[in-house]
Amino acid sequence: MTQAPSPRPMRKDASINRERLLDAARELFAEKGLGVTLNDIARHAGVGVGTAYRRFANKEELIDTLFEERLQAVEAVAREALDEPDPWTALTDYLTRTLQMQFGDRGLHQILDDPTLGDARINDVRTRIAPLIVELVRRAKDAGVVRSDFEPTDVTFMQSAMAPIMDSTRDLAPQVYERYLTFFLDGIRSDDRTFTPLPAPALSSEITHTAMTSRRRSTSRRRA
Amino acid sequence: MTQAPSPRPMRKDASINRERLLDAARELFAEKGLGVTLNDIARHAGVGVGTAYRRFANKEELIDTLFEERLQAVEAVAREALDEPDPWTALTDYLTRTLQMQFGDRGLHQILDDPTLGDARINDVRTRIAPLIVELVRRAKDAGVVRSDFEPTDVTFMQSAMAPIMDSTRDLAPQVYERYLTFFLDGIRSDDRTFTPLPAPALSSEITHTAMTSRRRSTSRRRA
DNA sequence: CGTAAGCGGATATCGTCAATCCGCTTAGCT
DNA sequence: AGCTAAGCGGATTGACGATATCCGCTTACG
Repeated sequence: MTQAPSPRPMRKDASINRERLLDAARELFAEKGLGVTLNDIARHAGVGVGTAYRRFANKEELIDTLFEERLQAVEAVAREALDEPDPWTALTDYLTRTLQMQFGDRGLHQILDDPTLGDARINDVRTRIAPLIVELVRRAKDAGVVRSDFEPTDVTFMQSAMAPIMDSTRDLAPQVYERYLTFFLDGIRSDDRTFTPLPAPALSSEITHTAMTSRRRSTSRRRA
Repeated sequence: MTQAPSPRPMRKDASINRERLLDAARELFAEKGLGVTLNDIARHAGVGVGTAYRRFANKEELIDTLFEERLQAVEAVAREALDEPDPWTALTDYLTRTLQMQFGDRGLHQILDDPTLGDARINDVRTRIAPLIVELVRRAKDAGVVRSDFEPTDVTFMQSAMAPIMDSTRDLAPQVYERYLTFFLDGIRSDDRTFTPLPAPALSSEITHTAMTSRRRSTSRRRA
């Protein structure tokens, strides 16, 4: 779905380089976010900038190509969650799994969090995901496992709330964000009142300080 | 504490302009965050850039001057909270009030959130605040009103989690972040299992979309 | 082996921000 | 009233970082 039906198929070295660029982009977007430059990507791929610009008009094109597939994966997770019979597990699985994906891929997080990013195709997938979340929440509420004043849009804000935690602790204590997700989920569920065991210990104040200090900058620009 | 004991006291117009600059800076830092330029501030104050640079060597100097007082206010809130006899109220008052301050002042939020910012004086205040939080949490745990696996550093991350919510909803639905604070607090408290009534309704999906789309950019730079 | 396709990367272009400089104005003293 | 040091505005300079192009050299492949 990526190759055009042109007569000449593209020289072998050219398509190798194209793959290299895509790999490098995947890696860098995941690690540093969408802010990385095409130059960075080219260098990382071991090719010249010129090559990068010959294959992709600009960074956006690369992003759109790459993240359509990632977003579809998120959609798939939502659909799988809807197959889960237990409504609480369904909702938390969705949250846990998508946050995990976002944790491993800063670019994905940015794309999910900022509807401004991405082309029509990307928006398409986003549009398909929204109603799935609505359904997940509806089921959980109908089953009475979630407080009745919880709403689908709360899922969105929840996810964006985890972002700064992920960013500041990614290198030092990877799973800490799950700790806060747990607090949140315990504040949402209505089935019983035992606390969920926390999946990660709290950070010491020293580590917390380091985390805040060395927080990676988001790297993305745009608008005034 | 701001006037030097120099012989010549400073011309009247000069000190008027200085005040104007400070006012403008307070306003812009609060509204747009620490990323605003001295040029912006000068224009907002209705004076030339030259004047700004004559009064303050650079933006940092202005920030340090302005935020020492703001941070002291945060410290005061923590001390007041410690006077509160009920440990749960003490802890939540602190969180609620400081988040409210941060909500009204993006610059304050940035300073609190990023220990890299600010000079020695600022760090001084920060250092004085930390043990107060430790004490607030200790009391709450001793009283058994908070789950026993909650730790002081959790307060820090909590605050930074609220940031993206504040930023994206500030203009559209000012108090929504309190909704998420409530979810979180309900996930933390161990006294009973009634849910706290949510202080703000959920956002509709349309408004949520708008919020995410028009999220103000953080405006601050620094490092690679 | 000829040549169109591809390549690298130096470089032009643009935008943003910090900071300076200098000709003009004015407060405040005598 | 007149003088002058202090202050003023804001155009301008310089540093930087990112995007995107251009062109002389290399290489795949018919």
